Amino acid sequence: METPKNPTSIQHRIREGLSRVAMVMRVDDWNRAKRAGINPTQLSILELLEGRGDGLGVKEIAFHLGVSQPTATDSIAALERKGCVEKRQTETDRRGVSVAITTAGLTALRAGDGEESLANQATEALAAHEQEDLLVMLIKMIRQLQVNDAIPIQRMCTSCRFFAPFAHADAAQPHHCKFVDAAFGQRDLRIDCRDHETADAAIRAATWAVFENGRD
Amino acid sequence: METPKNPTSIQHRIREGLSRVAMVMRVDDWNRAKRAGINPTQLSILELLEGRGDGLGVKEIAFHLGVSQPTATDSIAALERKGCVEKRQTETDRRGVSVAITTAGLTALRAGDGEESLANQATEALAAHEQEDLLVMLIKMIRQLQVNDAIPIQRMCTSCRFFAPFAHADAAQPHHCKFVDAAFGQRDLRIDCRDHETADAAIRAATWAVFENGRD
DNA sequence: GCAAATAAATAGGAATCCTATATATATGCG
DNA sequence: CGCATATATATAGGATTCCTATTTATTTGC
Repeated sequence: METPKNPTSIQHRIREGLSRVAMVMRVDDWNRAKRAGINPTQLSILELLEGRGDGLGVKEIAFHLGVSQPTATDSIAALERKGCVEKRQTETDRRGVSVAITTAGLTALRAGDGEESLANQATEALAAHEQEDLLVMLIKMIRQLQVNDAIPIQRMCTSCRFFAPFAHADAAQPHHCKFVDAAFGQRDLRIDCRDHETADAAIRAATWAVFENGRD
Repeated sequence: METPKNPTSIQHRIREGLSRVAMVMRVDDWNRAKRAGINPTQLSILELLEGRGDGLGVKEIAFHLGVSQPTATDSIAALERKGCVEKRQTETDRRGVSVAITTAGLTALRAGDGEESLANQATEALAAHEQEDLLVMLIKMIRQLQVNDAIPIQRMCTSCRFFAPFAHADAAQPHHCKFVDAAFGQRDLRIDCRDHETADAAIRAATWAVFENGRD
């Protein structure tokens, strides 16, 4: 039941809360970017490209960032001027380019981190089990957005062909990663694993069904 | 235990997840703003001013938005040109101004909503009890940021003088709002209540202690 | 009464970000 | 084959955001 005045849905209030957290993350991004000598948007691109040696197309980058394609072109050009990325012509399609991070780009990215971020301060207000729950909820939310085609497939365990959810009886480390051939726990689930390899749609659906139902 | 390769902290991965969600919220904001005939930053300002009849100063607005004061001046001027806000001179301090939303501003704000947002789609991937947990976690995170002076006090129940946490035995509606004199549940906690009145620091601390420990 | 602090505006400039359009290449189909 | 359509990216043009540094007006403190 709602209090009589000012009624809102819980979805609305969650959105308000997320938006406050997003705001401090933007401040974090400015600080990190400043240390790296670039801008927040450019930093996002470098983060996206890190660990993707083969590079990404301009359109893909735009979709990942949630901006228009010309905006992505802009920022890629700015990064190129600074020597942080390089564009290669695609072999198969001569219209396309493949944007990849350079050594200089990786150095800039490294220069960015360090210093306690505000987002970390916020997360530290949560108990360990809450952090774990939050991570799992975020994975569920992100997966929903993927299913709805609102965002591209991320490099999360749940869409990876190496992921075997709840493969072990051990409650602390129920999952198995076939890439490293090791058991791991809920709190170790990856959002952006560079060893990720997207599984086929059918496999993804099956994996998700097991993951979602959990261990019971 | 981490998988051997690519080790990261759970804080880091939560940040990655939040940043993905923040990205789709930015897309939502563009869509809403476009419907309202303004820009995302301007929309944030209107949302901030809604329900604050007395208005806010330029510096306060900048702090709430996490931008510099001249940037806030810029966007306020843009809103003023469109007739969405008006500046009044402060009575007590003739240096200061008080920015308040106008009827036209409220109309624009209303024009913005409608349409299912991507953020809502994401939230709907969660079960009702998960949504409630998420809301409470966000409150804890935001409160931590306030305590650290990273963001201003929000209009959350937990800092409100009308809020009496866990005042009732009823597990479904343990809290009490002295403003409307009614019981309400965890899932009804407000992030941005327009009836909020900030309690004294000592009261806030006591209220928080009760809220945080929960019903046990 | 005057120095220091504060609120907001201004100056100057880079970068983001949009829509609309142009260019080059690929693909599909009769 | 040849042409229409689709796709990948770049360009054009323009509004706005966003920064740092500085200026202006006012208040506060000693």
